[in-house]
Amino acid sequence: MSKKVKVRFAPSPTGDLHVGNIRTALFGWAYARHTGGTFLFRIEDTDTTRVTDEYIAAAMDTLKWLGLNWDEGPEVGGDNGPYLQSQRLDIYAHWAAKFLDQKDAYRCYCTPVELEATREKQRAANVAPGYDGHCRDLSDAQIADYKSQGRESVIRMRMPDGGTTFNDLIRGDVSFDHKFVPDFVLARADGSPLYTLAVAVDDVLMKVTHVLRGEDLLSSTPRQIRVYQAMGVAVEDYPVFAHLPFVMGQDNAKLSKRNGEVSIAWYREQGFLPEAICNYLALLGWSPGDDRENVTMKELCELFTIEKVHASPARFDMKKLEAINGDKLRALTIDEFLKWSLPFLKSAGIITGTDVEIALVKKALPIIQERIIKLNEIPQMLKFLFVKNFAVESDSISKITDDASKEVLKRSLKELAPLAAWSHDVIEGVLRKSLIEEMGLKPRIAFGAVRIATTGSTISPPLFESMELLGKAASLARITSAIAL
RNA sequence: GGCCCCGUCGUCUAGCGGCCUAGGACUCUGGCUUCUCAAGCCAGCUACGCGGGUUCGAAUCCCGUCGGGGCUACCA
Repeated sequence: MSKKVKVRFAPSPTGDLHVGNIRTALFGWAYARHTGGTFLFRIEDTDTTRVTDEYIAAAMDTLKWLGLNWDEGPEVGGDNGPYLQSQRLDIYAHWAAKFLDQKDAYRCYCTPVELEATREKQRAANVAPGYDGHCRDLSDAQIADYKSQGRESVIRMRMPDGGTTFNDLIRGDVSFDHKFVPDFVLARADGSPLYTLAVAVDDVLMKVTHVLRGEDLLSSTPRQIRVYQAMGVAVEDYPVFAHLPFVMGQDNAKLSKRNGEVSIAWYREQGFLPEAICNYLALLGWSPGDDRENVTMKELCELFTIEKVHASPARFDMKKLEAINGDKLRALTIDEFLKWSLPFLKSAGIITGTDVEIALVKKALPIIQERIIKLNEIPQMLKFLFVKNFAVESDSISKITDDASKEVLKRSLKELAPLAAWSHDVIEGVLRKSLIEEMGLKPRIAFGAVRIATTGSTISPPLFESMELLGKAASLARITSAIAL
């Protein structure tokens, strides 16, 4: 029996979580759920200059909103905390010191200027740039000399000769010759750890079994494995790696703020459902292996395996996300749809949230459910029902001021005024008989005029249902004032 | 430059030696339906980067080539 799976998601929140981050989190979460394992969430904030508390809070909020709950990490706790690397500094210092003792690491007194000069020389000579091992085997006298010069020292890991081969779950065996993996820095002069030290130490200490991360970290893997070795971890206890391909932007450049929206917070504001985002992202670089594309979170957990993850990058396609969002929206029950809609109507200032308003919204939602692809379209669609100072859209006014339109509106008013029952089928029956049959008009012409007069726009939910919801008094009042335009 | 990764319709993908004259989805185009807009239905366009092998047979295996990407920090 293999050991229980523990997958970690360990972002470095230097900004809002973006599409790529979330795809990684989603895959890790799904894999943990699929295997009945643990999903661990850790914050990599060793670069204190770029990670802020706000970003950390936002990251947790985003994860929760998407339904990617973690079993171990900030807020929920666990046996291997703390889960913020900034709170684990003594742990990293301990290991760095140990590596120094073991001679796996050494102090490097080179200055940034010297290092850059070396790199410059290497570039000029067309050889692989990287640390040249200058301080690898300093004598006591040399060290004393550097110290007397007041030089500070970083801690560098010694990369032994040979190479590293590891099995990536997505890419198969990947090998690196250590000739191209220079000695790397574990800790800065002030003792603070770098990513490579912290990530490896934490993954081991937190008993992580699977590391799913972006392929930009692929070539840093030999360095992490080197840390495992120095820690004395048995090979069979190394975490297994799976490097996910990138999510690219529409123009095949790496996804960035410049070309397409990357922040998940933006999608939330636009009115994408978390389930749609997850469904779409799941299809980017993974497929269930058959033709199904509509998967629920539950199905994703059941179906997700790393073997089905692609090695090649995928382009982000907003149109497809929108299509999926529309499908998910249409699959909602009215009560669910209502719950998602209300915040958008309120923040747009269309309603304040009274019971009367909510009841009307609930009645109106069925007629717009199949007409929208994002929740942020709802305010515009239902505005006509709630607006206090109703006015026909300026673009549409000219379409109902001609004589023919006036005739349509006058006739409509005359036919509708006496109506005792105000329901969409009664309204439709009366208008069809008078405008279409008796006046001989084309439906789109006749109903178009009434539509503009009552909803204020050439585009609206179905006309007769809209008029029913609007009510008789308001409908007739709007037609009356339209005739006067 | 070096090292590493990747390469099926415009996009996401199915495909793991014969079921492929390459399937599905999104997009796009045309049509049907129709009170607008949608939704729905039908039809259509478009792909195995290229060149060599291996094999009776290759999108599937091998080599090369070209193209794309990542890394090459006291960032992650």
